[in-house]
Amino acid sequence: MAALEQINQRRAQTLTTIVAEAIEQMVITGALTAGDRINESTLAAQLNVSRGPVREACRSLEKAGLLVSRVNRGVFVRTVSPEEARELYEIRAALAGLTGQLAARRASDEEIIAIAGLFERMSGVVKSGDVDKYYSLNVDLHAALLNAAKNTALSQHDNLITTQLHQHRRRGLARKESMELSHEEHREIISALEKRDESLMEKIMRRHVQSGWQRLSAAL
Amino acid sequence: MAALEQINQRRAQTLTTIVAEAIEQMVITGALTAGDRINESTLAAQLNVSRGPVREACRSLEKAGLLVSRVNRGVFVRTVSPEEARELYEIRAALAGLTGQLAARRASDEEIIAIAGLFERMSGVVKSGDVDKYYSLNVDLHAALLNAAKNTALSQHDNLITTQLHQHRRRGLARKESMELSHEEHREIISALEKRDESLMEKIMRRHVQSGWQRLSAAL
DNA sequence: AATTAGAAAACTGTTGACAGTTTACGAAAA
DNA sequence: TTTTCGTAAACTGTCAACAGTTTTCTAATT
Repeated sequence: MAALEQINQRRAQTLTTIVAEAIEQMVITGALTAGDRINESTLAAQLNVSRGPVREACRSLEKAGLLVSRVNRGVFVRTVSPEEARELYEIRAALAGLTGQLAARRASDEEIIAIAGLFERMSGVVKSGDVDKYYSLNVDLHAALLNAAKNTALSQHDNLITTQLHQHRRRGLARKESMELSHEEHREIISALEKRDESLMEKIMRRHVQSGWQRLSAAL
Repeated sequence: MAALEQINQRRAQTLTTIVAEAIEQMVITGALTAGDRINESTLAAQLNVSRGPVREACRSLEKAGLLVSRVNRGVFVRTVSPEEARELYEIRAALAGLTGQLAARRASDEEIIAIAGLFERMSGVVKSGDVDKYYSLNVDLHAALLNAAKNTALSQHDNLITTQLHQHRRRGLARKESMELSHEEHREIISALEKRDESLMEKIMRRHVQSGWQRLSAAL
């Protein structure tokens, strides 16, 4: 476990943040799945720390929406119901709209070129049908758009929601045709971005997330 | 301090949550202001608890964006710069737009009537010029709209951002003319809500927050 | 065989103490 | 008087132990 090594060579970080990152990784990679309980003592022993930092990390991840705690019963990996996922997607769509609007307004020319380049790379990946690679580049593309939007708080909130939705994310692109549909939507996004059409960007980005939800919820 | 009494008669809550609420109240009421450091030992002694729960509460409020912690230096009440406030208002505007859209779609007829009634009460308060009362009803109105939108996660996120903006909130309505402007915008909102015009609601709600920011940032 | 009751084990909530770092203070030097 | 340096105090980060609750297991009862 990589976390174990960090513990001895720290100075700027604190055990709490290291433990929090370790738990978050376990949740995202699936080592811990929805409903699982986190045993404080066991986890503390695994990470070679005491329960204090583990508890602090859990409080942090609880607020982040990754864990839920029941008094005297422990903390559990949060289960996001389809209903909650829909709610989160509604928010994500609104935030994506804002991201698009702001990106169209504030992206530097260089950023737009870089984003367009990213899109071109994805075109190749779509042809090859490499879904995993596409997924990874898709993450990069959205991160690039968020950076171009120049709103740190927006990035943070988007990241928060995305993390909460981790259980439901990848499946949406699992089928090849979904990937192709997604890619066509990206084409429109790039086009609107190059035109710096704020209201179009907003509309398209929002619709992009909504159709992502369609693709996903169909598979629920 | 009310927190002290709760501590002995608890069972469903945990010390951590009680302490967190106590700190949050101190921040909101201004007992703690931006930049202040939280002394763990002192606060723990005041609340008659040990440092453990205090630290856990701080981790929680840190993730909530109310506190920031610097390693080996303690946790401080977060300072929200004008720049950050603008970012947060951009997000809040987008979320308000979503709130309006969803409220127009999902509010029950009874909810719409109740919200319209709230607006009527506010009309009276505006005439009387009671800014504090208006502020309080304004909070109620926004809460009612959020409830009508039927999206729990949205309510939570809006609440998160609103709390982060607490330092900058009240001032926006401080002047009487601001209150009157705000009230006229509310009139449009109610009208759009009664027509269940989703896209109009979205636009107006967004603009409402934006002009709230205008009123506020003018005073910065 | 199924159910219930009771005791033991496991675990969470909380506390107090220790270690290392930062801050505050005061004396010595410029 | 101001600055620098070193020491003491204060405080954060971490840990280990205790108390009370929940869960599990066993055994008795139906």
